[in-house]
Amino acid sequence: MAGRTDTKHEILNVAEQLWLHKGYNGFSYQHIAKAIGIKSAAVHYHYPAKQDLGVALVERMRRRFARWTERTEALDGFWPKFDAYIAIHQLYLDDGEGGRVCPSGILDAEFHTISEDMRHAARELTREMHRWLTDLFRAGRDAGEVSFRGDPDGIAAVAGATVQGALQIARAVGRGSFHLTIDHLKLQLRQRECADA
Amino acid sequence: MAGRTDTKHEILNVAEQLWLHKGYNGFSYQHIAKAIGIKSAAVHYHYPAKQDLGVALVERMRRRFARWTERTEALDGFWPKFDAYIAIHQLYLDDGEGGRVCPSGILDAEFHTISEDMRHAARELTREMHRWLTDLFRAGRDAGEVSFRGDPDGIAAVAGATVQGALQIARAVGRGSFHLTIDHLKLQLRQRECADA
DNA sequence: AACCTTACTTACTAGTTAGTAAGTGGGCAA
DNA sequence: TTGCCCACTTACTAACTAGTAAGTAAGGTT
Repeated sequence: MAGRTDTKHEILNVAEQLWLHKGYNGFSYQHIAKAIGIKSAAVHYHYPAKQDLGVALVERMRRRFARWTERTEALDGFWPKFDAYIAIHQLYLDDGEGGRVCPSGILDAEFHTISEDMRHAARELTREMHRWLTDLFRAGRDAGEVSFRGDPDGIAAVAGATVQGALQIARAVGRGSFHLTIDHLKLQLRQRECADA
Repeated sequence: MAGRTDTKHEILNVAEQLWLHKGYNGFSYQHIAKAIGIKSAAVHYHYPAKQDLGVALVERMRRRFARWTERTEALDGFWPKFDAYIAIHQLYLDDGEGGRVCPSGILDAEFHTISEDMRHAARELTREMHRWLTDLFRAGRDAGEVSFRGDPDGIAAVAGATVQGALQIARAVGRGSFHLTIDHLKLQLRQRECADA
């Protein structure tokens, strides 16, 4: 029966679905195997231990984000780039029944049940996203496209946390809440000539 | 051996610790039993099924939040109340090694693995917190203590999501990130007479 | 003194978990 | 054609999961 070429890739895809849907402790090798139509030992063949799979999952997310940042360099200005950042999260929201959650959200929630390897990758992913947002806000302010108080570093932390939190809360109370949150976040960041109140 | 009076209460306390630390799928009745020094069947005596325990956990959170809102009515003005809201989350952050996460965060992340009873309670908790924040922002704006664009409803969603997200992210990258985020959130909300840029 | 309830323990089930060891069949290289 | 490696399967283990049933000891009630 040897030789489906893409089993390893397929395992990663199914595992990612299950992971973002149910959490790391919410799925097993049997779930993956059944979904693909192989035996769970075959999953162990490609990823001997579950933490190997976990690390592979997070590392793929990092590579994906890195490629995404390269592609978005083509976009011009703060707002198109910021909207693109929102859009990748919206994809999670719209997926499947009930929606998935962003990888960082799941990783942080279950942080104490994952291996040190996974934690390290999770930390790096979080830092990379934060760095990207920080650079975006700095450039946006320099170009006069966005308005905020304090450091780019700090407002990037606010924006990142808001998007992550909004995505999770939307799971409980519905996706309308995500849009309400994002709209109001953007509203606060809009350039203001002279103030309200 | 009959008759420790507070076993049920003790189970709830230990379960809450484990829950916020490891997630709902990250602990078992055996973990609870071992921590207290009883047998896992004794846990089943008080909470027949795990979802009964789960619902009890969330309902207690709701009662706790309701009592908290009553107590904070005594505080005068937007900022003391808002700071009190931050403070309850800070408590989670400072707890134990690595910190816990707020209940909403865990519930949302594992939303698809919990029973409908738990989901209902989770939804209600989320709505209650959002309602409280909405009222706070409305009153704060009417009193001229806080400045934001859009609806109180929307800015409440932003603040709630930011705090929840920041708490989780702090798990991965350290608690300094929480303070940075909260400081900058507050900075945006501060009253402004005339604008920047 | 008899009995009932409460709060457990002991002992168990059936199913699932991650993980391993040994075997199997197809395809490719020498 | 022989032999080897890859990608699996079959068959298994040990530990753990939620959950149940039956027994037991203490304390209160009648």
